[in-house]
Amino acid sequence: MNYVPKDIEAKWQKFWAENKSFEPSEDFSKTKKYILSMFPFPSGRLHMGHVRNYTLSDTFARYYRQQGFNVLHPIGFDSFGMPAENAAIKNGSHPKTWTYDNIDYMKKEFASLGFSFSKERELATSDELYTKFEQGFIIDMYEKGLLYRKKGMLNWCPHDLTVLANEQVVDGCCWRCDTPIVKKDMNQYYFKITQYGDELLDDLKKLEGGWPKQVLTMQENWIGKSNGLAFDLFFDEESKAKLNSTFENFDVFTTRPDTIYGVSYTALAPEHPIVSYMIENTLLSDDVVSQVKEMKNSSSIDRQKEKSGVALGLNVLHPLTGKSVPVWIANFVLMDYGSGAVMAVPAHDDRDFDFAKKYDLPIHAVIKPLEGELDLTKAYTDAGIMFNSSSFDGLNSKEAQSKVIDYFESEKIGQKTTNYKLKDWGVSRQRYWGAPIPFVHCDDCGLVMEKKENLPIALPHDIEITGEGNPLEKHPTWKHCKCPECGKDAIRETDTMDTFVESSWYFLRFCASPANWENEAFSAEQIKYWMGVDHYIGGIEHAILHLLYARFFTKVFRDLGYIAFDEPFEKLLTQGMVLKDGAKMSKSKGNTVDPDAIIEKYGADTARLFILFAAPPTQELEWNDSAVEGAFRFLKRFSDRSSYVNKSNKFPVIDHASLSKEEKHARKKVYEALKRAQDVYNERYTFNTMIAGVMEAMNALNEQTNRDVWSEGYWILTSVMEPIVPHLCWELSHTLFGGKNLAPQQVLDEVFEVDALVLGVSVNGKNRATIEVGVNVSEEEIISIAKASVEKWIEGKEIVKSIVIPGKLVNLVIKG
RNA sequence: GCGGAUGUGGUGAAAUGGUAGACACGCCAGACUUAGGAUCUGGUGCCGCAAGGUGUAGGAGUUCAAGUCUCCUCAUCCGCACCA
Repeated sequence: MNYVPKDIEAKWQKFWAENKSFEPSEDFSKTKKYILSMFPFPSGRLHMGHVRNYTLSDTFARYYRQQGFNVLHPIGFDSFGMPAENAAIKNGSHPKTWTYDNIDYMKKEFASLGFSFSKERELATSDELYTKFEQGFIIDMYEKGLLYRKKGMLNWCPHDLTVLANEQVVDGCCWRCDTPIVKKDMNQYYFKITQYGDELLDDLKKLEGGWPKQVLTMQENWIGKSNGLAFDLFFDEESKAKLNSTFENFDVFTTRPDTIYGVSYTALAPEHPIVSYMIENTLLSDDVVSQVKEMKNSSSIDRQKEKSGVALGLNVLHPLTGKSVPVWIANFVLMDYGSGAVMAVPAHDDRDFDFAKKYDLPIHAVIKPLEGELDLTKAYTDAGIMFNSSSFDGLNSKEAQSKVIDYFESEKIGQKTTNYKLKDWGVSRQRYWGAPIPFVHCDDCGLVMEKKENLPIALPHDIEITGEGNPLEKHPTWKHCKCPECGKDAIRETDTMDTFVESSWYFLRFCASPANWENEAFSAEQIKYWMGVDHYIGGIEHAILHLLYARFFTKVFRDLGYIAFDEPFEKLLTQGMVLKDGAKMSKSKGNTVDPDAIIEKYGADTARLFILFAAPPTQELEWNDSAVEGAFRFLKRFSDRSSYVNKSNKFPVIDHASLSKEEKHARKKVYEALKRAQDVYNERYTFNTMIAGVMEAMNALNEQTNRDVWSEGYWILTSVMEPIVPHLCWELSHTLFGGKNLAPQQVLDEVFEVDALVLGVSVNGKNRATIEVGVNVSEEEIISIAKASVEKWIEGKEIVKSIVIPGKLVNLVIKG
């Protein structure tokens, strides 16, 4: 058969489209698999990373379909977001037009790659229907107290002119445009993700085994739970007077209560309310004020370069000794962690030590190593024996931590406290191309929810996008509305939601039956059947952002009563990047390979085969043009050799005993490939080795000429390869076997029965010879044959031990 | 600094404690040509004419047997990072 991928691929793509071959069944009595790949942003064209992602999920989906499962393999587009607006600014297109044109193009690309997505469940998150349901959920969350509005210091990107979540600030810069972010005081909406901090952390345990360890660790670190002691430090009388008695004390948090007797100063963040008060009431010298301002204004990167600070001229009393402790401002104290104030123990904390050295503050050591002397030239941060610590002297510092906390609690001067690095998720954005936040500002009623029957609050089409300010804010009429409560004139919220809100629940939406698509987001019954996602496949770059938010939404939806499980994604496969010349493919580096060009030249099957063959999915994949050629040549050969196959709709019956050695070997290789495939889908996901197995089987088939063996080989191999190279395999399978072989295949044990075994013979673990022995040969005989084969190495030596590993090798242990 | 991972031919990689380098790319040699995107045959870790030696970042250990398990060192990549 002459292999012309273009013809074959067009033929089967048409067939699949016309026959709706990939729609999941609504029969919930069947066993299901939900295979999901992270949906794309419609940037315009697919890149190789997409091709890898969707080839992986498609391979899973096709495999499980072949195995008789009811498979949901949906696709959508994460279609709100800044690039649409940036394109509008750049070339005057409307964000909606730009977005949906891109979606149309990318859908064609998906089809040309033969991806078996459900078409009836396709969605774009910018669809008004999606917005409608999302706004409904937002209202539910507000009613539950999980969404709130407050004024706060926010990450502001001066380039994109919008607020960013903490998760979207990378190295102090905007995750999209790399502009250094600045802090801005604004009214914003927040999701109370911190309320779920403990559960998000604890439930990571449920994901062990199913999720990559790396992702679990990253989430754990991001949540950043730490236990310790919180207590108040009280000002002395003089300091109180200085502060006009406005403040009596401030709160500090420590994870090292065992070092409490080593406190020699305390430090406040430059943004601390006490500092602000002192500046406002001119209680600080101009010099100090300018130093504080400098600390506040320097970017987070600059702030990390060198520690700096200034004394406030205030003192607090040590909670246990009553001694006077000076209060400083220090640039390394963060306002948004703990209480924005710390107790400093320079003897046992690196930062406190550096700061104390710089400003010549006292250093009181209170913990010494279990062995050896205390080195006073640096901070001793390990556990040890406490001293100079009153009644705690002599205790192991690690064990004493809870004792110190108990003491503070019994004296009612402090309490055990848990702190998190995780912050509430700021979700409002001052942009046009997002889902409007469904609230109204009323002079009389305050912040009012929109009524659910008025949803969706859709975006206006007639806007002007200039790149400055929020287009919704500037729209002449859109924001003017009536208060849903009192009916008076009111102003609609012009902020839109972070696009990560849409991707936090899209996997639930896919469970909705097309029959009720318009009426409900999803039903409990549908969710119960389809969730959780059996295989979720996507890039590691979403390890924190999307995967944490999606987990959070799942827990919230559970508490709202919509669903009844805790975690959305059972198995997560994070694919490696696609590289060219050792670097990530990117337009700026000019090292991209256009998927369309590869399909045009070799066909989709070759692209899919290469991508799965070149490396295991979790590893980086180096693009290699000649290896792509190699993949193409294999498919060509696979197609050509099908001429040795007898066309039949029945599985060939073969008398194994009558076969030649080569024929038996070929059968064995075919069934090894089948076994390996089953292993790969269930456990290992190493499609590269599975393909290698098929190639080995092909090489073995080629060593013999028995048409029945060829026929059986193709019956099995086209079935095994169908998930990877679907077009060619459907063509072969339907031409040769009437499509009957695209079904579960049985491993025939008879082909693994052999009359002779090839064993390696090693002497002291070193391989020396190979012997062939009959299956029924006794261990003693094997050893004697083995000895004869390695005469040269054992001559004159004493054999102290002989080990026979059945079917594998013989190891002779010699002495002398 | 903390955490996670990785380290095997010229290259991508394989090896579930049991014959290291499967499978493929590349390269070398040959065959066949109706000169094709060819195809087919053989070879290809390193040193050596060979016998043989040697080899999985380096070092130690466990084991009859280690790329694989344990410990240490080094290198690279990724994530977090003044988190009190």
